[in-house]
Amino acid sequence: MNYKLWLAEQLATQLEGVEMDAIAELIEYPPNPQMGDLSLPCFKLSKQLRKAPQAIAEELKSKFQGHSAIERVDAVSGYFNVYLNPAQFASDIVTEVLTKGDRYGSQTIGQGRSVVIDFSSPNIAKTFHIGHLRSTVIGNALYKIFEFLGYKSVGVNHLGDWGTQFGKLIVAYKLWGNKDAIEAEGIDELQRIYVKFHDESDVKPELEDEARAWFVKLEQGDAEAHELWRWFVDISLKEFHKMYDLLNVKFDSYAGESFYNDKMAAVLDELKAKQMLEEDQGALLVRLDDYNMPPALMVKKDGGTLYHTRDVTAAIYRKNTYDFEKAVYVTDAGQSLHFNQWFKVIELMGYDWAKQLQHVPFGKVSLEGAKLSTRKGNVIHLEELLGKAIEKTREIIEEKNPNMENKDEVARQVGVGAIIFNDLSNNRIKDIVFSWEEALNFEGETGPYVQYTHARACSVLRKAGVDHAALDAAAVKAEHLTNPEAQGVVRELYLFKERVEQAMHKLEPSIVSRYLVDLAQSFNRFYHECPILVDDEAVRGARLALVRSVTITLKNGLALIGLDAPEKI
RNA sequence: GUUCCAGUAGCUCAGCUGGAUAGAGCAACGGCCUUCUAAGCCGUCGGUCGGGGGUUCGAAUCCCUCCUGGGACGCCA
Repeated sequence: MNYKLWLAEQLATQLEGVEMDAIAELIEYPPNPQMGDLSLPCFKLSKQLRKAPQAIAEELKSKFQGHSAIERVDAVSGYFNVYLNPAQFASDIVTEVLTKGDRYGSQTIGQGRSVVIDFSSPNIAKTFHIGHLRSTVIGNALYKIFEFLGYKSVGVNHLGDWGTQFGKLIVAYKLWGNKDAIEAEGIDELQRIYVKFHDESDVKPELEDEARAWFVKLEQGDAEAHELWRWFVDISLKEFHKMYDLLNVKFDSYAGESFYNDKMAAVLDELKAKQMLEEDQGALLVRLDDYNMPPALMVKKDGGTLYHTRDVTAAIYRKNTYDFEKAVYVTDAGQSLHFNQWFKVIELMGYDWAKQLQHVPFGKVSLEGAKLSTRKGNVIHLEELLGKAIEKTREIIEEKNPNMENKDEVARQVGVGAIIFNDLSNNRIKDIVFSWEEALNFEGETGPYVQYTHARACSVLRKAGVDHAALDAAAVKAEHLTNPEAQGVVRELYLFKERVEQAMHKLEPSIVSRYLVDLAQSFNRFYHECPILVDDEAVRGARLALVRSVTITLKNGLALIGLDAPEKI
């Protein structure tokens, strides 16, 4: 049950001329339980009703006629505070969680509509490093959150699979490449010869011309060039898939930059027809002076297209293909101007869905202050990071739980979980200074902490031999869940739905991550304070139902941010 | 130069569509495993919410201004 709406409904009958929705907007959760479970600050109503806030609160209190769901109400310095009947509150929430199970927290607000999420989008022939991780995990979390709320999510991996770098790569391969080495070493070897190309071309500038020539051949469909390109792409994808498998991330489309090669001409014609293009120093651009932005270059003076062209083309294609209600682009904040520019171009083309496009920026990752740079070797490969995290987890398991079955799988789930959670625990706009120590810390507000809490709760259920019959929600004696610790858990369980919705609106997965820590903390307090496997059957049953509700909610929440919830750790 | 973003405890951050005494985690120190997983729990210490104005019954939150740090700014993406 949605208590805010419910309470607003009750109060609307008492407040002349105030809409229920307006009241619902005002209702908040007091900062601590002594002030109640729900509260209506009466300050804003004061003007409209021409009454002092405290007088309004007092009036609401005196008019209150009693309700089984409410224990008592109070009027304190302008606030109308509501104390829910703790047993009924607990019963209501636990029943809902147990009944809905893995659908608890889900909604149908997106029913019949789709959202396109453009995320991860690594460059072919370049290592997948921790810089790419953020887009991948944020995008993946948004994908799952939208889906949980009823939308059809479409995950698009807009691969960086086209551009002049392929001309360079072909030249480098022809000069110094070795097929077997590349098959064996993959991207590392491709990158090695690519870097060598740059070093050599500093002394032999003619290499650049050769590279340009090869790229032209590639664009014109030359068989040899195309075959090599395809091979580079396949080699790269193989490695990306290894990372995606570890992270458990999936895409609905891998249509990258090359996919739009034959679709841009039509868009350029459209821009011309709409008289939006202006020639300047041989290039074609769209002026955006009126919108306080530099112009958007659409065609280079050599006739080549640019990323504006590609993004505009891709957006139109996606609108036609997926009929999205919203299309989000998860990239670093440094690209904000670029997105604002081409969003405006779409708008100027007359497409009213321009407002459905949204950039989801995130802060940059640096390494102890230094910017990540592939060429300087100043990167941390994701493979290495995940490997270390898994290895460390494995050691901890070996030490604490040596007899556990499937240690390898659990080590992966927890190790990878630590890395993902670490990336999702702060607001995405924050810059991150990577630190091994923090990334591999498993205590406090971390993924392993949440997963540990889940496993611990599962362990209790296992010991209790809980089956579904024993957790018949209707049989739960909720009067045994009225102590502060249990109520603390109930309150958190209740908040789940609201937090997920908020995470969607703000496109901010960290809201879910932080929620999970809050829920885990409240559970651990309860766990420490209240023995669960006691002799009194009613108490035991009620507490077990609460524990089960926690495992369900933790698991659902972890799934939303891309983490598994092992039952044993 | 133009423009965007950030500045909250020693460190990392919540809180920002204005609301009740500004919250966590890490670090430090002190407690708690003969009982359900100590990757845990409890406590202590720690804050001019970058500075200054303003709006308001009320400002970490909104507006202005300044300071500091970072990013972006036509032929890479």
